[in-house]
Amino acid sequence: MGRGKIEIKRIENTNNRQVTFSKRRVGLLKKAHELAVLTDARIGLIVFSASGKLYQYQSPGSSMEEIIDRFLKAENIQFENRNIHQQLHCEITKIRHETDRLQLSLKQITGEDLTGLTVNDLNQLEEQLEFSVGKVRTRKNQLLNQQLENLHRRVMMEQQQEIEEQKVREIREMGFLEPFGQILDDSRSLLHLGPEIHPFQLQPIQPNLQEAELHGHRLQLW
Amino acid sequence: MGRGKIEIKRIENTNNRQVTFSKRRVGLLKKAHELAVLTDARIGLIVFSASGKLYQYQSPGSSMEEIIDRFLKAENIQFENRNIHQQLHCEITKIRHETDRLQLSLKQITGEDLTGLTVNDLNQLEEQLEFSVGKVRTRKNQLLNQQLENLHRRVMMEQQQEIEEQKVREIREMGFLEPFGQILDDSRSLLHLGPEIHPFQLQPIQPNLQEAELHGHRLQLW
DNA sequence: AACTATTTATAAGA
DNA sequence: TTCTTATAAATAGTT
Repeated sequence: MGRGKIEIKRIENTNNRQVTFSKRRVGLLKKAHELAVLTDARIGLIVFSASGKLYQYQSPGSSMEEIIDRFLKAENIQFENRNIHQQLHCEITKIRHETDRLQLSLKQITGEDLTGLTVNDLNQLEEQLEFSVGKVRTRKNQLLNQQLENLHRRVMMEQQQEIEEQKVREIREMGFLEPFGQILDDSRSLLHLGPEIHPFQLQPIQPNLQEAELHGHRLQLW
Repeated sequence: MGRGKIEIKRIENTNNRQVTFSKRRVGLLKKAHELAVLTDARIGLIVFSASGKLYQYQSPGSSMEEIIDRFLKAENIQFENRNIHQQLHCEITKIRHETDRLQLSLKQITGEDLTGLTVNDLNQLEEQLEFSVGKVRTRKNQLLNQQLENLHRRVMMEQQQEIEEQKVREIREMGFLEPFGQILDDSRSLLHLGPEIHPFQLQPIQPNLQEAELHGHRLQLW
């Protein structure tokens, strides 16, 4: 519809393309409006020019968000999003409860908060604590024994090393001139644990353990 | 453009309106497509008929979701939603870490998992446990004393009651005929705690405390 | 759903 | 960008 017929394919001439965009864009928005008014249709029209500029039309009495929402609902996409939101909220509630539970348990086992416990509960808790102390002592002894063993092994190895170095010296004195053997790495402390023990790293103390509130429900620990 | 000019306002005749919707809807989608192809525009067009049926067009190589997303971004709306999502994720991560931390602390304090603790740590833990036992014992004694006190008070009150009932009987015998006084509520056990102690309710044991995995980081408790 | 008189949109030019 | 205008396209009313 113009002085000549044109093929519907990308207009290569940049200027023509921009002019056509401007003209037809107006036409398209007008047509959208006419359709909306004449037939009570709900229309949302989004146009991005090649250069990224945004133009839009929405039928009277609608907002673009409303139309998009309705579209997404109709396409069953929004549901997914809503579900994800709900799932996240549910997850948070669950973990928060778990955290609260753990916090109360900790406060009970450290004796920081013993309200709500009966004499019977307290007896059980006492037993649990004595059991724990036992385990801790056992572990401590185990570690100390290991360290002692390591120390022994270390001393033995050093004596062995001595012997070997002595041999090397003897061999060198017998006529070999190249230096031999390596300087022992003694940067490791004698008290270091054996390789089967993971190195211990002190973590910063967490102040929020004390700050955290209790949410009124308590749980059994032992 | 037709046999006669029409005013752009709602077509009252239902049939005409529906026919016009069908015709113009096709025209609108065609125009949208032509604009998209001719000028490289990104177009999303959503049309709901008055009866609720959905029609849509999106420029070639685009999805409606993509166009909507771009639109929302341009309008700064999507950001809010994204932020909410991110916040929720962040929140979950935070609480999950807290939970993991608490779980490890509990495993350490119960002696269930003492790996990674040095002899020094174990000594501190032992001290903490002994301190806790002390607190538990103190609390237990406190409760037992209270119960004893309650028992005493109860017995005293009953004696008092006896005395008063005796007085009433004496007064009745002096000529008053109406029944007086109330039957004592003895449904409460003598060993019940005083009102300042909250009644203890046993919670179901939480099996997931044992199931829960450790995520490899540990924190100081005491 | 097809036809067609008429209106409307717009391509090219200024 | 805007106006002009010849011509293509859309469509209202009709069949």
